[in-house]
Amino acid sequence: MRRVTINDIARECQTSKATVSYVINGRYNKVSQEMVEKVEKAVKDLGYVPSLSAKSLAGRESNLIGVIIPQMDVGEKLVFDNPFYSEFLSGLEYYLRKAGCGVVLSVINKHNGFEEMIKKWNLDGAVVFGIDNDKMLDSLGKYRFPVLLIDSYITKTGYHRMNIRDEEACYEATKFLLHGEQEPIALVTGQYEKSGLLQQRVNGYKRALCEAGCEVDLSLIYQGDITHEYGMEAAEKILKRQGVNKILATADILAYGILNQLQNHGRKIPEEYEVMGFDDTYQSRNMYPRVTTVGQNILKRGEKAGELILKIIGGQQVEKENYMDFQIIERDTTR
Amino acid sequence: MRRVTINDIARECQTSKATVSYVINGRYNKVSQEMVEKVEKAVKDLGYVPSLSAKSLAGRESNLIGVIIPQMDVGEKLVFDNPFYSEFLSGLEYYLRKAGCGVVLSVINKHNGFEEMIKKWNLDGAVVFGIDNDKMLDSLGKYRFPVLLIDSYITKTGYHRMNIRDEEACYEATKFLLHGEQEPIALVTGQYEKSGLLQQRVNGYKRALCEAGCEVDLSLIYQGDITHEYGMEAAEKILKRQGVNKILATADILAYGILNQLQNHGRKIPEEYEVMGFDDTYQSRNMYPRVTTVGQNILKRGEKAGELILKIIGGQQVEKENYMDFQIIERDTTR
DNA sequence: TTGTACGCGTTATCAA
DNA sequence: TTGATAACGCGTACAA
Repeated sequence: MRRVTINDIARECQTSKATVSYVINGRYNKVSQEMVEKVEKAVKDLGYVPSLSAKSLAGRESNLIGVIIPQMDVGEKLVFDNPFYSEFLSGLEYYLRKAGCGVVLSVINKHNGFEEMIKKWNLDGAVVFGIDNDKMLDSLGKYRFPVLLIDSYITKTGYHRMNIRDEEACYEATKFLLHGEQEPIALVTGQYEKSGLLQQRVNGYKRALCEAGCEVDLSLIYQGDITHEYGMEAAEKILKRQGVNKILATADILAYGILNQLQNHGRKIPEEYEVMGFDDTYQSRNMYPRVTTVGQNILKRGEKAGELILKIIGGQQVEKENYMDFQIIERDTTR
Repeated sequence: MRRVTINDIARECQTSKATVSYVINGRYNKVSQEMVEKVEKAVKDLGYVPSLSAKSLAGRESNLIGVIIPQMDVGEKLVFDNPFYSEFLSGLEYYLRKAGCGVVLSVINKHNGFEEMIKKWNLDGAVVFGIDNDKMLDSLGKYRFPVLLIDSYITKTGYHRMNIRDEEACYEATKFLLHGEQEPIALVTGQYEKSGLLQQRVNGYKRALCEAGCEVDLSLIYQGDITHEYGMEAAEKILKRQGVNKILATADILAYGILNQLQNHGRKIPEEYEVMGFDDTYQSRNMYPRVTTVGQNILKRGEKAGELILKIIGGQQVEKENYMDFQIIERDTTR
């Protein structure tokens, strides 16, 4: 069965491609009412759907937004294993779908992969996750390519960004966990030298401790992969330390591992150990006990990202820095 | 900064578009060695990346595979909230990316959405989830469009499918949970009249019970949404029944809800209640206790689906029915 | 190896 | 105001 093209519609209606194009794109002022109806009927009858390829080639825009996830580190396979991405994408995809845009997902692990992506798909813009070195971005500068940076602490100015106030969020979380007391809090986190985001969170943790008059014991900061396994590993170590009964993790997935290990050892949550996570991933609501965490409303952030990138592409005035709300979500792993 | 096109390369190398095209597509036998090098250098220097739109328009293929998830029922927003899809997509995307194909994701909620999708993107083929009525597929028949059906129990023949043996898997699961005893097992599941897959699983459950000489008590089958919430709700009801201490869920997410509720009521797992899930979603390994479940190696299934759809598109001989392995994964929620 | 028609829409220009 | 003509965008593939 052959493809139905704009020419078929034009022939059917005994008119020209141009007219059909006008109707399809809602330029009704260029076409008479009866022609509009005629064309629309034909489109429906023949089941005509414009080809995005042709559209993208002809027009200036592709209606395609790239979502770019750089992953030099981890295995390249596990895009969706990180529930943060999954949820964020749900929101983003949903918003963009409503706006008639497609999403092209790409996990990048080489420096020029970014540029390649843009050219290959004629992307109109891109939402880029967690970039902290600006090598990748340099090439984009030349193109004035519309980009929205998510959770990026890049120093270079000029880029649109969407973040939460990580320092403040972790400060609040630490304070919450302190309950006004002066007990030590272990921090379990990823390698933070490499990550601006984690640095911010660690800073917030330290600030809260200082303010409460606690000493900052660096040996209480456990760094490793941001995985369930490392959470378990860190918990194992923390279990050996006397008097450390509060644990803050900079990612929910770490908190799950910690909780798992603690419970393996028969520890009562939250009576013996208090644990707090970060992000409020879907799973935090499904665990037992339900995890107290810092919520950043991931789904909504995804939608907001869609809104922002579309505005940026459209040349509308958009703040360079966009901070989203966070909130402490108290559940069952803290007192 | 203007786009670098094939013409730019041709000009740079003082040759024709055709030659450049040959080099890019590896038809080295059509071009002299030195020209190959010259072109490849120019491609690199100018940063040329072929436009997929043009390629798709010119050639017969788009190198795009559609992933189609029909969702008449649930909210349209939550594509990735179902971890089954997330993991499956991880595997699929990974495989197709290696093969140089893009994935276009689409959540369909109207009958013709499918066809529209194919035309819009010039899809080469599609992987389609859980279709049980064939209305949607009818339109495809005409096109001889390459399709791979996942977890579909459609009666109509002629389509390629990839399933697990759901009846058998649930039979085995039930038998496992029985431990050779004759105790009743509650089954928590989605609405199974609508779903061929769930019907199979329910049948397996019944068969195992019969074989073990247990009576099949229909009031022990709890049907609702496939959500964490419904899992909790069902558990609440089961808690009120004396002598029912084994629960099988036809989806992991249901099992999580059940476990959560059971633990809320202070029940010991697996001493007082045994619970078993289905699918072995990522989360099952992260829970406490870790969930005993029927593993179907979702990631691998995703990769296999990529392999299959590519073969189907390529016109290679592929079995119409492809059954994947499952295995009982014994963890901590059963004795 | 190269020239060139072709695929499918968009849009500027021109005509009625 | 309404509609037609034609150039254009970028690769592919076949004829020369």
